[in-house]
Amino acid sequence: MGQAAPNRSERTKAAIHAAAETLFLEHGFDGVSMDRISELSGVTKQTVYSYVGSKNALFLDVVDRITGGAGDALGEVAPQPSAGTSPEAFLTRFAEEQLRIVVTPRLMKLRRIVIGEMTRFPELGALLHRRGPARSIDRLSRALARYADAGELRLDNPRKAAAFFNWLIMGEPVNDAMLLGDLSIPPDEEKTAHARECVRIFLAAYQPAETVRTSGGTSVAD
Amino acid sequence: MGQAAPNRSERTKAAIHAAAETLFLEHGFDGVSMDRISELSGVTKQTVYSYVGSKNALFLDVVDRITGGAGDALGEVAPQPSAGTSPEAFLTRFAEEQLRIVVTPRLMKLRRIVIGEMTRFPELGALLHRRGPARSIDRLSRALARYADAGELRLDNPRKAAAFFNWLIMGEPVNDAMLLGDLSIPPDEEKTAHARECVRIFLAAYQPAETVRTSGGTSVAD
DNA sequence: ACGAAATCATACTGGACGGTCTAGTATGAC
DNA sequence: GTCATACTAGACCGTCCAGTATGATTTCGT
Repeated sequence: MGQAAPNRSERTKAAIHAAAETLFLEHGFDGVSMDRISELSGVTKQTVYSYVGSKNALFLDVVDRITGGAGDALGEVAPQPSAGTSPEAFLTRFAEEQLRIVVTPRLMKLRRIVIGEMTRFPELGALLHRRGPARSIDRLSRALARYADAGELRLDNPRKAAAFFNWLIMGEPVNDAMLLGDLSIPPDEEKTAHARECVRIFLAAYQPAETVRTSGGTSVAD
Repeated sequence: MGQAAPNRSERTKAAIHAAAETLFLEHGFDGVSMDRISELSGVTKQTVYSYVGSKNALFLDVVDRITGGAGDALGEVAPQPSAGTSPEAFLTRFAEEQLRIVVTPRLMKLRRIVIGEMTRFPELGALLHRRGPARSIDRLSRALARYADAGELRLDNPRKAAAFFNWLIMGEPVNDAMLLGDLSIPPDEEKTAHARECVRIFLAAYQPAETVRTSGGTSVAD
């Protein structure tokens, strides 16, 4: 935890990286010149080049760090479906955390840029996929399998069910954010309501017959 | 229908536009120079400029035409939920057409580029959204409302239900295509199977209690 | 066949950008 | 004090690109 006093090199490197992240996220790869990065980081272009080999390498590094960080954040709060947790509670928590951590301006900007640079850096798309949706669906899939084994859910293909649930949750907010901009990102209450409705749908399709539909039934007013 | 013999101007214009479309879709906005467009269209740069005001305008025009065309294609085959069509049949048809028409290399490339250029051309994102998902969800929403009135579906918010169904269908294939490239686009059989499974889930959540789950129940082998 | 419109061929302008180079300055350790 | 490391300041090179200019040439309707 306690940061050992960062020496000059580390501070400089951090400044360069912070500037690069800010600018790349805001203006994309082509929209940023190395001169602007050097300017914003308060360091000469020469110094920038002494730390990063090239603009490409710097960009790759920025994307790598952000995706890594976000993946870890999701992993840390990953809810475990302990014996006492009902599928409904688990799925709701999962959905809420997914929305809260992933559907943010920062990650939506990153996603836009990675998608836009698919021709130049195809591996970045794969990276973001692996550390993003694939990782989440994987975790969810394992949880669903356990519930299925315990007879609390009825499904024959956990991976597929997990993918359905994931996109039921993320489909609309993520794709709206992609095309309409960060302002379309829903506020927290809406995210919560959305999560709950998704759980209702999913359980209706995958809950054993005896365990009836969740209470309320008709919810979501407007 | 019958094309009147296109005169020279029209042929040139079409050639320019075709070249621009090909190149923009393949390499993005920054990845294409006006020289390459002139070269591929077999026409001088000067002639190109006599038809299009600027690179920006040409790009906007290309995106406009493609989104317009795709929207129309979807409109033409729009299945009408006539009195005799069951919700299941209607939804299945809707899902299959949506997947067949939208999840194609051409439109996925376009989507990638539009998303990548969101900072430069924000209005294009809105355009693609309006002529894409918004239009589909709108149509679907009206159909769902009719089924609800007829008592064949149980839902209080057709728009929301339509959005859920739409992203249940499109979420995974579209977002995989965005990050993994066109090779991740599933072949037709898989699209069909996916569509059927989505309908099953949706109906489980929105069909009135007496109308039981669709036959089969456990499907989707692998 | 003729004349206007369309197109060609090619060179050019002005500017941005990635990346390198040079010459010199600040800082801290031994 | 000297030596290494980190950095500054800014010129500079080669390339690429949007867009313009000009004058010759072709096409095509009449």
